[in-house]
Amino acid sequence: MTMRTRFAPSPTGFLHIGGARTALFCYLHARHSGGVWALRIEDTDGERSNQAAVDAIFAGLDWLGLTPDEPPVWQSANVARHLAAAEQLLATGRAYRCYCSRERLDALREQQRQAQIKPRYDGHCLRLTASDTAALAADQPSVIRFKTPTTGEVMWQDWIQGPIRIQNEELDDLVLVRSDGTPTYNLAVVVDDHDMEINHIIRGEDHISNTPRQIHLFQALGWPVPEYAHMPLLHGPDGAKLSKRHGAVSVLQYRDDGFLPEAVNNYLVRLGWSHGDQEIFSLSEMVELFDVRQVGRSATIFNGSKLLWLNGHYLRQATPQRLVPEMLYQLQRAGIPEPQRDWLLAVIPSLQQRCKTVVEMVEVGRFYFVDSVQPYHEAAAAKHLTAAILPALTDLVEQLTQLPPSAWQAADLEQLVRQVVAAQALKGMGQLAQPLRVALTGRDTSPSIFEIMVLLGRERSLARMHSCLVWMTQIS
RNA sequence: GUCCUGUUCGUCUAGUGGCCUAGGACACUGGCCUUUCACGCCGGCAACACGGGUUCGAUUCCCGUACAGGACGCCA
Repeated sequence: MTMRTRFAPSPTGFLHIGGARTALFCYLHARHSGGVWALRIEDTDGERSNQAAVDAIFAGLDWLGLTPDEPPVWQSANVARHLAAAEQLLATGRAYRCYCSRERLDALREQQRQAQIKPRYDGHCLRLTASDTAALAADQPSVIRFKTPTTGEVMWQDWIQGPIRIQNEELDDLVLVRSDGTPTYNLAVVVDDHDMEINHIIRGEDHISNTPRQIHLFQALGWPVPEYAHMPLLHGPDGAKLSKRHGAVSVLQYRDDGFLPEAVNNYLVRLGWSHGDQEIFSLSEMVELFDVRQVGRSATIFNGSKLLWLNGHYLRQATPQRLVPEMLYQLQRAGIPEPQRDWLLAVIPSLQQRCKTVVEMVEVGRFYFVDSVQPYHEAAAAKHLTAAILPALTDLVEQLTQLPPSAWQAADLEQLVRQVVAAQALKGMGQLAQPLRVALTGRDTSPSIFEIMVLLGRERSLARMHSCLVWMTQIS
């Protein structure tokens, strides 16, 4: 039997980093075992579900490179099936109609809370006689409740958590169909998972308490019970569960912040899973090595600094071609006119090795894409473009101007700068290199100035130097 | 409150009774390299929640305590 698993988000907002991790683990588990990874959109909450959220989820998964093997299933399309299952349970005596009012249920819960016992339905309507029911049915709205066994226990071997056993007396008679005739979550999930032939369910630990109820439903409907793996939750810096209203941001925010999906996936897979001391995993390596049974049981705190380090790593080892679309995206966001592809390709190597995000690449490399680097970064200009260095800088520019165009190579340029440093009896290379850097880039941090001069070419480099000398003369 | 789960350096983790004076990574930090930034290299800091068992021997097994998280809806 082929292994089939699914990722089942509810489209009530963007795909956040916790959801992405669940999706990744499902994906890896399926791929690793040669199984199928399906996607189901749990859009049965008409109030909160919306198309924008569905699009955001697709976009998020797509960006991460996690493509489901089958077209997505919309839970809302299966309502008739869900209701048929409820009818079946009613017919087999595994469910019953309940006429309790919300007021009664609220009062009951309040009472139980005060008595410090677990709030649960008291089975009031289970004890109704046929004539009671007939009388009520005439004008009272009703829900369908599952008749949960009152004794015994339900147990499953969780692939991550190990054996979990829950006493049936801890459970209550959950509502399967609301008074408006719509199915509830637990019913819909069970029916859909069965219909989709899902046999491995990987989901967050917050679903553990649903599992015994769902197992009961599978059994009552005469269906095979799937295997379960409940993943520890992702927590924010404060130690509380990460959620949309609590610290979590959309995975697409990471794209906007200049992260690469390979870095995000790599970061996420190491949250709860490891393979010895290995830190770097390509997606295919993850597929090969991932074993859901090795996932740890303790919750983990999301901490961005390692993600940043990983992103720097992936940036450094990416081919320039790989980074072209990323750069174009960020340049556009930064409001910088789109450069020629060849120019971009030429310039990327000098940026990728020293930056941690694509956003930073654009910031650092801004001088490559603009006509003028003035006004200069204020502190950098104040520190390096001093009256004291003006003679040396002027001398350097003159000599560079006289340099034959064929000698406009990194090694030759460096040699010439060193000569001027010596001739002018400067304290060190930095005395001259830093002012030159500001002239070329407008800032005092940048890629190698010789690399820059070669890339910009003789004309543009000299033009920037000349306008710098003019600027310095004006302010002194 | 009840039930479920967890607890190794600040963070992510290795560790399945002796290999542990507890390993790696990030972060932080000292140094080297260097024209800047970054990379790279060398070094440092820093943890088995607590208390009982079991055992010749516990980070590893059992129990309890504390703390943390999750779940307790006609939400998903």
